[in-house]
Amino acid sequence: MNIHKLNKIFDHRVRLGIMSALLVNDGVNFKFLKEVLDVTDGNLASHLKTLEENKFIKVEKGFIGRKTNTTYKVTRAGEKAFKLHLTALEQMIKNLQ
Amino acid sequence: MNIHKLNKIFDHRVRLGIMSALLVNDGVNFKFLKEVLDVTDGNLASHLKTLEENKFIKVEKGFIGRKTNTTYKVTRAGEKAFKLHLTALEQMIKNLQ
DNA sequence: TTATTTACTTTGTATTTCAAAGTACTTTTA
DNA sequence: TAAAAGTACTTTGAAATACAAAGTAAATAA
Repeated sequence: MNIHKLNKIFDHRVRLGIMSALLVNDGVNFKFLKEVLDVTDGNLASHLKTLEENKFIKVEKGFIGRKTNTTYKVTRAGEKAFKLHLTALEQMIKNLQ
Repeated sequence: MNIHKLNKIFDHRVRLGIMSALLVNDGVNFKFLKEVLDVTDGNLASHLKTLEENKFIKVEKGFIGRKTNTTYKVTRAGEKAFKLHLTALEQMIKNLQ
């Protein structure tokens, strides 16, 4: 069974959502993620941290005018790992039909 | 985003694996699950318990000859919930391609 | 009869998840 | 311009979950 191809980090639906959002949007901010995923600040922050610690996303801190601006982007490794995960999921689903 | 259609219970890959195995096999035992999922006894037991508490699987205890035999089966509710989950996953994946 | 194996269950710790409160600004209002 | 409110996170600690090791009870083998 290809459960072993699934990545533990992407088990959680919030992290799945973050990765999806980053793959299609290429540079996303905290507020956007918070709204789209409908999670609390602390919860979102901790999932982002997990993804960052695993080098699946990178955090870019800068300014827009004089306001701090943080954007989250997917890394190469993150994209690769996530796509492998999705492929494994797809296979699992396919085998059920 | 359809993360909200994902079921928290099916987040974990071991439970995803259990449900998949039950959907295609219709009546499965502890040993089989343990081997196919490659988990420890205690770990498997606790995931089975979670699924049972949520009424997604049912446990049938009986005998084969004089040996106890336990089989795990998916319930109607479990099948329904799992299929909804898979549909949501499929949608997510589709939207990324 | 004793030892071993099988099929789980129990137990306790480690890890993860989560929301509330905190911080360090910036912006608005009086 | 001083105080109040808002924004964008971070920190903290408790609650929930995951996990492996040890335990148990029955069957089978030696």
